[in-house]
Amino acid sequence: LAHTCPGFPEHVGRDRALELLKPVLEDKAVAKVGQNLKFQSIVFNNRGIELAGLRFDTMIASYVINPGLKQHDLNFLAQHYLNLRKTTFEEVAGKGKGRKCFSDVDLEQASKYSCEDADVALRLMEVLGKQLREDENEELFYNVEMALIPVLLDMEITGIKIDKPFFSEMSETFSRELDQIEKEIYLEAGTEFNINSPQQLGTVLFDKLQLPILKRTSKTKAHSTDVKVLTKLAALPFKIPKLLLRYRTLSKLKATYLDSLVKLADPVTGRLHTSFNQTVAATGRLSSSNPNLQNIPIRGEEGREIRRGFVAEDGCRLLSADYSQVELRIFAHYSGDDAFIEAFREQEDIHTRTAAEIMSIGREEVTPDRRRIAKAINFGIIYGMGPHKLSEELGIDHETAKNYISAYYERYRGVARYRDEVIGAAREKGYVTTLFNRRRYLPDINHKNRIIRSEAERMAINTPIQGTAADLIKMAMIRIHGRLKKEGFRSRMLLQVHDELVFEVPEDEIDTAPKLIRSEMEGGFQLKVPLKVDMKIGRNWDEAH
DNA sequence: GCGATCACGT
DNA sequence: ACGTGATCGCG
Repeated sequence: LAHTCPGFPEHVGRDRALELLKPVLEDKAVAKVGQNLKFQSIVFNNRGIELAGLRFDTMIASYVINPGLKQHDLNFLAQHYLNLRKTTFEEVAGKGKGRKCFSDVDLEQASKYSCEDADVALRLMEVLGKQLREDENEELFYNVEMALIPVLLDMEITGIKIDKPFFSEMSETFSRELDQIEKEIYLEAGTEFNINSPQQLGTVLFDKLQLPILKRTSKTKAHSTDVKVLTKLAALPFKIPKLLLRYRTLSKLKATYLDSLVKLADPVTGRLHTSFNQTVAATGRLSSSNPNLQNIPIRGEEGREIRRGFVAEDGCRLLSADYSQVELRIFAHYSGDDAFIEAFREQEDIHTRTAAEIMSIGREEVTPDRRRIAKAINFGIIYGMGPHKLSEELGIDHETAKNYISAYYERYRGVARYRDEVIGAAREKGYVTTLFNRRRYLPDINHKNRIIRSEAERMAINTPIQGTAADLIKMAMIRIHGRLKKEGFRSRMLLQVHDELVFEVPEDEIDTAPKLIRSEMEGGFQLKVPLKVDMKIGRNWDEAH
C-alpha cells in the first residue's frame, strides 16, 4: 500500500486504503488474528488508527504453550506447528547493505509475502488454540496475556520523561573524573592500555604487576578481573584495584545509562519509550529493551542519582507501588508452612524471623549481620541455591552454609515438602506450573549429569514462585489500567519492574489514584498470606522509591 | 556478525 | 533464578 516509486502499477494508495480500513480495524467486534499484535498496533497508531478487537496473537500463544522456546517468530512457528516453510523477509527484501525497504520490494512478491503472513497466522490459530485448550491455558492466554497487550501498548506509547540537561551535566562530571582516574591508572601500571579491555587489563594486573590470580573465567580460562576479584585485590598494597573499581562504576553508568538514555529520548517531549517484551522470559516475566528500563541503577550514590533524572511532567508526580517481598510470600503460600505463614500474617520482619529460626536464637538476639545472612539464605532458597553458591555469596565456609540450609529445611518443614513435591512433579510430568497454570518444560530434570540436573531442579523450585509473581502483577496491571480508563482518571501507568509499578499522577489525583492502585494490587487474589504494597510519591523516581 | 566478559536490575 | 546492554576482539 505504501508503494509509491515510479514503475509500480497504479493502486488505491496508502492513505485512502487506511481511510477505508479504519472502521474495520477500529471495530472491536471484528476479531483480529495475527503475529505480534502489539507491534502491529504501534504501526497503525503511527497512522492514527487504534487497532481494536485483538483476539489471538500467535506469538503470544506460542509463548504460553512453551515459554522456554528461544524463538516465537512466524517462520519458526510455521515450520514447527504446520511443517511449512514460509518465505522469509530476507528473501524478498535482501539483507545487510542491499536490504530494501518493503515499499521498494516488487509488488507481486510483496503482496504474496503479506498474504502468506496473514494466512499462516490464521492457520496457526487453529493448532495453537487447540493446544491451549488441551493444556488448560485458555484463561491465562485470553484473560491475562491477550488482555495485557493494550496495557503494555499504552505504557510504551506514553513513555516516561527524563531530565536531559541533568543527565548531560552528570555525564560531563563523570567524564572529568574518568580522565583523572585513567591517568592515575596508567601511572600505577607504568603503561598506557585500554582499561575497558578485560584482556589487556589482565595482562597488566597479572603479568606486569604480578598480582595474584584469584579466579579464571568460565569459558576461556582467562584471568578474571570482575568486581569480586578487584575487591579482594584492593586489600593488597596496590592502588590500582581501587582505581579500577571506581573507573568501572563510572564508565558503566555513563555509557549504559547517561549517554544512551539521552540519545533515546524523544527530542520534542523528552520522554523515553521502552519496549516491553511479552515472550522472552521463560518464567512468565516481562522484559524491557531499547532502552531497558528494568535495570536502572538504585544502589550506590551515583546510581541513585541517575533515578533523579526520571521525572514527572509538570503538574504531576511519580508514584511507585511495589509488592513487599512477593516472592517470599508466594513461597510461604506454596510451602503451607505454619511458621512461615504466621510470620507474614503477623507482619513480622521475615529475615529477622528466619535468622532466629535457623540460628536457634531469640528474635532480640538477631544482629544486623545475622539478619543479612538470613536474608541471603531466604533468597538463596527460592533460587534453589546449594551450599557451594551460598557460601560464596556470603563469604562463609562451605560447612557453615550447609548447616544453615539444613537448619532452614528443618525449621520450615513445609519448605522441604514444597521442594520435594515440585521436583517430583517435574520429574514425572516434565514441566512445572505456576498458580495460574503457566507451564515451563524442564527437559533436563532427569538428566544423567548431576550438574545439569541440579540446574533444572533449581528452575523447578524457582519458576513457580517467580512465575506466579509475574502472573499476579500482570493481572493487577490489567485491572488498574481498566479502572483508570473507565473511571476517568488521567493518571497513567508508565513502567513495570517485576514487582513494582510506576505511575504518573496529576496533582489532583494524588488522593484518589493510590487507593485504587493499592486495592487492585493487594486484593486481586487471596493467598494464604496477605500481599502488601509499599507506595511512595515524589517529583522523580528516586524520591518516589 | 558473534561470543565472551563485565555490570546493571528484580 | 531471570533478564539487557556496552565493549572488546576475533573472523
